[in-house]
Amino acid sequence: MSKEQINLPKTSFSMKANLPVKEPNLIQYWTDINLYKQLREKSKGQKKFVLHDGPPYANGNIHMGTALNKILKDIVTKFHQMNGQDSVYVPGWDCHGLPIEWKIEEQYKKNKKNKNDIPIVEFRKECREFAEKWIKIHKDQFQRLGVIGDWNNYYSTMSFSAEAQIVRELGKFLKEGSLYRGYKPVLWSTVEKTALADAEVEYLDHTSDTIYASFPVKNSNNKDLLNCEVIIWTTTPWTIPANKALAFNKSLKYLIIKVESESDFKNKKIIVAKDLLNSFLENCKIEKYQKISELHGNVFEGTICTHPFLNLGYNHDIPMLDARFVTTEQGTGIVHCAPSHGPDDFNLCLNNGIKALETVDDDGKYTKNIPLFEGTHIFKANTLVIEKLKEEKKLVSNGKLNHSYPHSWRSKAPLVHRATPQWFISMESHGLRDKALKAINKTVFYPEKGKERLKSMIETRPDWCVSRQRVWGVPLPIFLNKDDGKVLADDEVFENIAKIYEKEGSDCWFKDDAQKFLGKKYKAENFIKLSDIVEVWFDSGSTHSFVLETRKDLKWPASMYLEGSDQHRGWFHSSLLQSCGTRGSAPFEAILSHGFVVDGKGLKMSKSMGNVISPDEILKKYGADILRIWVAASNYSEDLRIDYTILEQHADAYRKIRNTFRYILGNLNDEFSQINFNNINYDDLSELDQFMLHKIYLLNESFLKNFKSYNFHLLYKDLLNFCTVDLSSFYFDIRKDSLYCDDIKSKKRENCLKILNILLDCLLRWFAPILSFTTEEIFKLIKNESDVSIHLEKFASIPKNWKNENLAEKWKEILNVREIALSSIELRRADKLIGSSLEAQIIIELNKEKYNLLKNYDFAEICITSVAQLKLNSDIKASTNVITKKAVGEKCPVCWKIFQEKCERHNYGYAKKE
RNA sequence: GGGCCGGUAGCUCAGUUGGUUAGAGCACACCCUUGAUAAGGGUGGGGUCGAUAGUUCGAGUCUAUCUCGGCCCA
Repeated sequence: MSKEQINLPKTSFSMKANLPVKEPNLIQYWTDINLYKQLREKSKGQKKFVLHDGPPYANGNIHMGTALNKILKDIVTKFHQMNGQDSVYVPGWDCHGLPIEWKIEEQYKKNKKNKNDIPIVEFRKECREFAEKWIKIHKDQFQRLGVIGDWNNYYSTMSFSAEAQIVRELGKFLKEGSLYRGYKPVLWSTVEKTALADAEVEYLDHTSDTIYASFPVKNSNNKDLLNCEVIIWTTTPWTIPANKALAFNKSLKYLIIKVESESDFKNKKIIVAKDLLNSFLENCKIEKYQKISELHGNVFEGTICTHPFLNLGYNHDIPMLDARFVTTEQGTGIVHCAPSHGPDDFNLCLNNGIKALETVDDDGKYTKNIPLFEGTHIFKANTLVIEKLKEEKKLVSNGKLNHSYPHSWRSKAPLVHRATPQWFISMESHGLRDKALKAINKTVFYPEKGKERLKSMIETRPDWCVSRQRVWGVPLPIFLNKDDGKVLADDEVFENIAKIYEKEGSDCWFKDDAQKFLGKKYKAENFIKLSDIVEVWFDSGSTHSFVLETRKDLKWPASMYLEGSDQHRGWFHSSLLQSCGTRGSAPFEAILSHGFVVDGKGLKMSKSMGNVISPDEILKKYGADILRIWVAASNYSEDLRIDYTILEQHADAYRKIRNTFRYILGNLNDEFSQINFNNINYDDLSELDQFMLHKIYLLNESFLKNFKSYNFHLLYKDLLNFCTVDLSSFYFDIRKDSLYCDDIKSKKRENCLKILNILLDCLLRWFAPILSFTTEEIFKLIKNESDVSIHLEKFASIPKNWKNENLAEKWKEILNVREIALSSIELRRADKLIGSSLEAQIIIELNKEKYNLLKNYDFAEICITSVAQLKLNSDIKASTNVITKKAVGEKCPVCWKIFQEKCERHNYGYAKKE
């Protein structure tokens, strides 16, 4: 008997995937056929699903987080496309901003150039070119992942049309009046006379003057506090003149003590936190004191103090405010607040209606807002302040402290927090917060917990500061009237600026005459043109306006925004505010957020830990489809772990799936025939085949459910389990006998091929959004001439009559018997009585109920043995009992079964292909 | 330090409103097969559900504290 005489599987679909080599060819194929365009044409007129791309920053190679995000977006897009929608994905990039400015500055440093010697326009040109370079690189890297999108018509925040639209959007806030000028502390270098961003700050050791100073209580709801003095501690005595409030923590305990040691404070009652009393006494060398009483922090509510310089013209009230940032780490448990000189102070005061003033000028000198000290440089003010405090008998003690302190990374000069004029969008003046919160309620969140996260941020966030004192960005289109300092808010001007930007970009703001932007209506000499730029979150928060609204192939609002969970504070947030401010509602219908990529142990990836894996490594070693499986199989609502053990596991799963396809293709000899699911002669099929249709029906149901709720990891698991459990170890294993050995014209075999065709059809479509490359590889192998790409296909619709619960009930019993039989066979195998299961004959004893149910089934086929007998045995304890014996007789050279008589199946002669 | 989220077999994940001995697939071990063959099949071992305390007749599930990790903020 030679192998040529039976129907062994034959296929050109290789077992080895070799994805790193094959995938680039498929990408070329998609480019050649212009798959994106074909997708649009094919789904023309269908309901649109628009996944609006959150623009990555055009800087640096992509990492696992970016890869995860893009693959997830692609999977979502493809699912909706195959579900019959026109699912459009337009990639975009975020281009303006500080990181690119630094890169260019770094290059200058290397070449010993000075940024200040370069014209702004020249500098911006280099920034633009830098961003362009990275967009090109990113484009290739994203496409390598198998992401299908409109790569030829991507959007960018630095395109002229985007810059123009950003001006129009800002104009709306200006005109409405919610964009206002305020002051805000920023880290400031008095040496370079410039604001510094956090990343430009270096923490170095620094020796500061420290003081314990006192603020007498003026009014309080609690009588005990009257005649007391509240003690504060600070490392920046020069900020005392700018003091506007005191902060306490209502969950702390405080003490009133009477000082008895010889000093300015002898016999005075002072207040400090209980936990800090000892360090306070020690630092202030107070040896004798008397404890008067202990109080809870909440008694300070409503208390007003006076400024230590009350007698020197500082006669404003100093309210005491509750703040969580007050701790008992050091100091006195009460913190002095100068809203112009610290972000905590600023926010606390802002929330209590105390505005920050400009107290220090660009050079570091006190302004006219600071009586007595005007014109003094703050770095020389400490001694003066200490002196005055002493004179006023408000200084308990002073000293020095060596600690880590922010410095400029360039000049190494110590920095200060300084209130500078900035532009804010008010959360309250025009109900922005309220609109945003309402919009959140109308948004669907995947996972649901994202809703609370975004909500709580919107609820508590301060006004949005949209100005930056930088160069690489869209200029704030603001003119101030020289006479009254009022903002020029005129649509005509905004539109004029926008039109100019559309033509030549925003560079001209920095080099051209103001008159060009003002047009004929106003005279440039009457206005001051600002040189601030718009913060980049406003840029990206406006993408909905210059992408979704402008492009005819898209829609507003987007069907979905899909980003990492950090974007609750980022893009989700800024887009929501921008859109609610300008349009009154969110630019998205749904938000899907995913966790972060961490290593195999759940720790974050870092160079120093050496646990970083790059997408590039994975693509070279495994291929994009393995990476895509990792994305699909992971639960993105939490952090996603990855390491080579995990990838290896997914690669194993991939091989299983690939071999499932290979088995089908082999038995079909690569000849797929499309079967009309509705025209199947159902009753003509064997029960086993019908059972498989039922399984397909169920799988399709759970598939759709999981896809619609974006539970890809459950969906993928179902698909994988179907391949292993239902197909490989069950249906395929059983039907091998018929496929290999039956006459090619036998009905059983023909029906089985029908099932295999159906399976191939379904599996290809089900897997296509995830295994985009492999399914295309297979599709190209079996497709008709008129077919182009698996990604142009839709999901198969499964006929309802394939569902057959009665049959499934029966087969549940059959599978149960099969399981018991296989265990029984295993015992004889362990005894070395048999090897292959075809060497076994089994006797299945059943109770009456089961016997009647199962008596007509061929368990030899189901259990893959040579012989199976069913016996009624009402005496047995369990309902089922199986006895395995060695089959007796001759091994049929064709089907390898062992029979006493000649194998009758092959009386017609051996199966042969005609 | 604060807010939010999470910790179930080696891995990826299930585990409904608290209810029998906590499940699946993979991996692992052993066996079979050599007609899916760098494949395929079978059997089996493996979990104090992050820790502790509590509520309850009963807790992976509820509460508190702690711990580890992640994101955001300071």
